[in-house]
Amino acid sequence: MCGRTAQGLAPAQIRQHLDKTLPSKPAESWIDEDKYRTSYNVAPTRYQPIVRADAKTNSYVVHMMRWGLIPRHTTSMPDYSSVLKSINARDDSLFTGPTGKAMFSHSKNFKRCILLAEGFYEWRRRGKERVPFYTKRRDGNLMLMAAIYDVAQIQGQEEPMYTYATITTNASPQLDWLHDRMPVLIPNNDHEKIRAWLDPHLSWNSALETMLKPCDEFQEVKIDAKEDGDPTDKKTKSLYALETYQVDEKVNSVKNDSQEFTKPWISSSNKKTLSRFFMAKPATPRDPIKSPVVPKVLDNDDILFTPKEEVKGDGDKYVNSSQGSGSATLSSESPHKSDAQVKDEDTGDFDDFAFDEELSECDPDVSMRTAKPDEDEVLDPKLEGGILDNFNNDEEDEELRRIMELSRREHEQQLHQARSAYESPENSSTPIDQPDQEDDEMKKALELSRLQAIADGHNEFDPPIQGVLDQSEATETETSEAHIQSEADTEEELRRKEQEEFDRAIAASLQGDYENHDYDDKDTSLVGALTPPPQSSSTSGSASSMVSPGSDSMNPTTPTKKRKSSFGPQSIPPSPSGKKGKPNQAAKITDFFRQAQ
DNA sequence: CCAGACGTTGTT
DNA sequence: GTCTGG
DNA sequence: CCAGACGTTGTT
DNA sequence: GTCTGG
Repeated sequence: MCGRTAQGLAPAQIRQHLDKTLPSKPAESWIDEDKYRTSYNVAPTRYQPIVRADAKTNSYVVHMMRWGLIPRHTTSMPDYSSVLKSINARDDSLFTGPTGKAMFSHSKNFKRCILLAEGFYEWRRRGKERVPFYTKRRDGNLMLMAAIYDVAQIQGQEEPMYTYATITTNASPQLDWLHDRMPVLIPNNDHEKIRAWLDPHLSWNSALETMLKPCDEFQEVKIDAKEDGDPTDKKTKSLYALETYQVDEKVNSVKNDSQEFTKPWISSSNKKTLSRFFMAKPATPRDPIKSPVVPKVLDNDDILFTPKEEVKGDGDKYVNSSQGSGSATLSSESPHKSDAQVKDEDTGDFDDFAFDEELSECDPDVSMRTAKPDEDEVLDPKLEGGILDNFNNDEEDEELRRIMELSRREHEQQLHQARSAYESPENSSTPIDQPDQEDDEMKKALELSRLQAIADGHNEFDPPIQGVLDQSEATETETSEAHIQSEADTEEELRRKEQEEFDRAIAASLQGDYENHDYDDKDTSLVGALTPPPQSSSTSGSASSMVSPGSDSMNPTTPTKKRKSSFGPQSIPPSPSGKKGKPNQAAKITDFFRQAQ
C-alpha cells in the first residue's frame, strides 16, 4: 500500500503549513533542500520532505530523505528489491512483542519522523484491472504520515544516506473498499501526538503504539439543510477527514507528472456515458439553469455528442520529472516547476496567505481548491470541483457541464431527502429502505456485468453486494449464462448491456461517494441502505497458463532463483533470463471500454 | 555463544 | 544495530 | 507503487 | 517471469 504520493507544493507553502501545524516552528531552511522537486507522482526511491526533530538544537527540521528504508547497519548499496520491500513498515512490526521486527527497533525508538504529502495514491485491484484512486484530506491540509527513518553510511559514498519508510496499518472502514492497508496518519490538530511522535528522547512505549491505527478523524462541515440551499438553514455534519476518488490512469507511469492526477477523473467516453445516464431521467422543473432549453442531443438517445478523440499529444502537460540523479531534464525550468512554485517565485509574497482558506491564493489554477468552502457550496467536491471542471471548455463539454449541473442538483435533492428521512422519518415521503426499483436496477446491472464478463471470455463477477441483492447468486449466474447463449450473437445487444452496466457503475460510484461523506456512526441504517462502492469488474475465472520459459541450457551459471536479504554485502545481480511478457490485460480491458464509444 | 537474517505487498 | 535460530 | 526492459560474441 | 528505473 501507499507506494505513491503527491507533493506539489512549493517549499514556501509547505513552510506555511508547518508553521501552523507543528507544536513549534521548524527551522527555516531544510536539509538538502536542493533535492526537493514538486511532483504529483512521487514513487519509492524519490526524495521527499520529512519532518524530524533535531536533538542538538532541540527543534524541528525538514530533511529531504529517500523513500525506502535502508537500515543503519547497511554498508554496501542494498539490492533494489530490498529497498522496495522497506518503503513501508507495518504497524505491528513496530509493536512490542513477537510481531516486532528487529530491523525497526532502532528507528522506532530514536528516529520517528513525519512524511509531508498532499495525498496518496492507491490502486484498486479487481481481477487484473488496476484503477488508480487518490486520497487526500478534505480540508486540503497536508497529510502527516507517520514514518521512521534511518541513516546508513554506504561504502564508496561520501554522504550518509537518509532514508525513510511510511508506517501502514489496516484500512479504515471508509477506505477498505479500496485496499486493506493505509498509511498511518497523524491528526493535524493534535499537537500532543505530533510532539510525542517526533520526540527523539521518547523511546518506544504503548502510547506511541496506540497512535498506529487507521485514521478515524472527522471534520465538521456545514451543509444546507434544505434542498434549495437556503443559506439561513445550515446544519453541521461530521465528515470523514479524508476523501477518495478515481484519478487519471496516466498516474500509473512515474514518467508522467500532472496536477490533474490529484483531481477526480472520468474518461471522455465516460463523460458521454455519464450524461446518457442522467439524460434518462428528465430534468426537474425546478431547474434553475435557464438559458438554452433542451439541446438537440436530448432528442437523440443514442448519440449525445460526437465522440471527440482525446488529444493524445498533450505531452507537455506530463513532463518528465527527472528527480534525483541529475540527469537531463526535458524542460529547462527551475527544479521547482509546479505552478505553485512559479507563483511563489513570481510574487515572493505570501502575506495574504490564509491557512484556513487552503492554498487557493497561491494556486489559482487549482479548481479543486476553490478557497475555503463557501456557505452555499455543495458538499461533493467530486461533482463540484472535479468532474465538472475536468471538462474542456468547448461547446460540447459546455453542454455536458450543463447537464451535469442538473443531475448534480438532482442528486443533492435525493441526498437531502435521504437525510431528512433518516432524521425525521415521520415527515418523510421517501422510505429509508430504497425502493425495489433501485434494487432491480442494481440486479440488472450486476447481471449485465456478468454477461459482459462472460462475453469477454474469462471473467466471472464478484458475488452480489451484500444487503442489496438477494442470495440467488448461483442461479442467477446460470440464468445469465443460458441467457447469453441466446443473445450472444446480437452484438448490438451486448454493446447495449455493457453500456448500461457502465452507466450504473458510474452512477453508483457517485452515490457511493455521498455515502462516504455522510458516514455517521449512528447512521448505519442509511449507510446500509444505499450503494456500496462500484462493483464493476471481475475475478479471473480461467487463468491462462503461461508457457514456461526456456530451459537453462544456454545459461550454465544459473543464477540463484531468489536472492536473499541484501542489506549486507552484495553480489553481482544475476543475469535475467526469460521472455517477453504478454500484453497487459488490464490495459486491453480499459481500452475496450474506452473504445466502446 | 556465533551466524545470519532483518522488510512489504500482492497473488492465488 | 539487534533479534532469532541453532 | 507501476512500466518497461530483459542478451552475447565478434569485429572494426 | 524477474529485475531495474523512476
